[in-house]
Amino acid sequence: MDDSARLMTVLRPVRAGNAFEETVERLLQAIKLGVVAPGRKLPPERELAVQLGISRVTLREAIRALQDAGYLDVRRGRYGGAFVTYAPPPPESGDLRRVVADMGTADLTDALTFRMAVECGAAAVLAAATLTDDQRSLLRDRLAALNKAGIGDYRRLDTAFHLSIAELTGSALLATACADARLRVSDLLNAIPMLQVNLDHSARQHEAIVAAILAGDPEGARRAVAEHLEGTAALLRAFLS
Amino acid sequence: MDDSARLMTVLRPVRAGNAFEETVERLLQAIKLGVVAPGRKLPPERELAVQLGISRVTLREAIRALQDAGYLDVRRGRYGGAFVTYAPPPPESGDLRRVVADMGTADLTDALTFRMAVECGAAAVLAAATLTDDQRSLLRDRLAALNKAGIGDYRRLDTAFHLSIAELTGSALLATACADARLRVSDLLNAIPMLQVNLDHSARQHEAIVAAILAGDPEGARRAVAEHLEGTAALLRAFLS
DNA sequence: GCTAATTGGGCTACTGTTAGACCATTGATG
DNA sequence: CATCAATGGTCTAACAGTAGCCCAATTAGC
Repeated sequence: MDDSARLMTVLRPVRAGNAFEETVERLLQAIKLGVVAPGRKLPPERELAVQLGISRVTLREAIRALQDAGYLDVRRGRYGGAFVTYAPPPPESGDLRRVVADMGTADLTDALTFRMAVECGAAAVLAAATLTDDQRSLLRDRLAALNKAGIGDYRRLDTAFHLSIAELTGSALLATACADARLRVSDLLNAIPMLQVNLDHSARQHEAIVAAILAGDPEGARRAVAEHLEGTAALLRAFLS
Repeated sequence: MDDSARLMTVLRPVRAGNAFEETVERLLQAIKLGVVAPGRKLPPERELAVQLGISRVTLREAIRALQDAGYLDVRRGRYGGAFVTYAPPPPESGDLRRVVADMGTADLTDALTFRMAVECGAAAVLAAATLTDDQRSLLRDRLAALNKAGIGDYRRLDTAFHLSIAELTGSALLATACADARLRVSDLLNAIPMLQVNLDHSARQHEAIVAAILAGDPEGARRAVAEHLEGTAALLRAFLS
């Protein structure tokens, strides 16, 4: 952790891969986080290429790859587009141990630590801010939607709830960081069976998080998020043996 | 803050600019954060190009641009290299109001919010972790070095202290996020005059942060960091009128 | 001084990426 | 059932970035 460590932090690779690879990752993020829900379609290629700051050719290569991998169904003609066919794999079917092993110990602890820090920070910041009535309702609405979620929608709405906290701070950088953190653990979360006991427990923790934020209690919000995430982290860390 | 906002977060540009521009930014980060101190040199081009994952040609263009801009002095031959000539502008000389205006209101609040969240999160995570003796000493050493700093070294050692907290968590992602957050406000910090009163105040806050972390008190660590950063944030926000 | 190692400087052929134009398909609507 | 707007599919010329090689300059140490 001396100066050479800091050099490695700052002088890390400028680009994670070529434009094609990075585009695939980005689209996969939109799909896996449920930002574009199953059955919905991506924006038209021309628009999307502009948004992503890449050429249409490169975007199409990425879409083609995701189509071949079974995430998208591309249809031509008016009212056509790239439709999301991906639905999160049925929980419990994926072997959690395998997913953890695929990821690597170092990457996993890194991702869990990162997520803990940014989500705790976001909740504390939001709790310290003065919220409008609209912001308060949105938070409550997201929580209510999550509590009413069926098993097929749970992960997507859980993601939406967590990301809402960061988004409500108004910081695009923070929202991006939380979305990135969530993505890094999404495969793991999908591999965890959803038992009713755990869902109830999570629901109570979600309530506590919202209550602390609405009460303007940064310490309480941080603690509630930390406890919520620690449950998942402890479960996953158990597979690192 | 509806779903379309989330779409914009996830489907943001894949690349911030071309390889040349991103490389210039990265090198500037290493220089402005003092990761490579004034008078020291960057790694040899061949090494650096590999670390940054770019070709030597592109790297050389970036170095050339920084040389023309007066940040680097490039010397050939054995024991040559790209030497950092940049020293932070004398505080008070830069017009804080101008720097704030250059940045834009939205970007400034975004950066301040982001920094608040990630640094609070990092401190809380570190306080919740079990630290080795080496980690504890490193933190104390960084604090001591900062307290002994002369006026020319203060900013650099202050950066080193703050980044150490994130680095000690062991999360490369978190360290990167904090370095990024710090960079986004570094021009602003450099434009703030360093009054002895403020330095003393900061010193006490730094002590409080370290004390809370070493005591294993996440709530206290978060609160101490929040109070520390709020001072700067409030000062800067005053220029947003 | 010479030498040799290290470092920046520069060239060329190759690949990745882009911009922009044009073609092909689809399906709601008159 | 013909139209046409919206959308994916394809091509080409130009540009950006890379890999690998060799040249030029500098200086510690013999």
